[in-house]
Amino acid sequence: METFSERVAAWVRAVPSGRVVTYGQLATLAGSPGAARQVSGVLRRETLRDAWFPWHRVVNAQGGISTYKVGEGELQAALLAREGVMVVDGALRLEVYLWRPAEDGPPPKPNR
DNA sequence: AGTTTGACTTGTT
DNA sequence: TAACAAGCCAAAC
Repeated sequence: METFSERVAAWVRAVPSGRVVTYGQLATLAGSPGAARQVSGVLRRETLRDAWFPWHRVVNAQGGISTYKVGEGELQAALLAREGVMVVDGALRLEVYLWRPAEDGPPPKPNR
């Protein structure tokens, strides 16, 4: 059985450059609505395992940067800017950048 | 095996 | 609009 963490990681890797997803959205996609907090743990672990893991494409439900360290927030904003995502005052417009899996490409795990 | 912990979310003040 | 509180659930201890 595939773990929650693995499913979350797969979905994050599926997010196209220039788009973002929220913690809660990932939890739901991975099959556990409400496990948004746990998603952060997955990002931390995956980032250690894979330096190129696109953790920066994950933001909170308000479109804000939620990194646990102040300095990391700056990094995330910079990485997003490099992909064309404009971050203003630590936040971005979800109505512009939020990725909706169905409209763009097949999910890594065609749910169900 | 029970407890603690969060890079979250949502509702209430 | 901003601050606070409670709920949430998989992982790590």
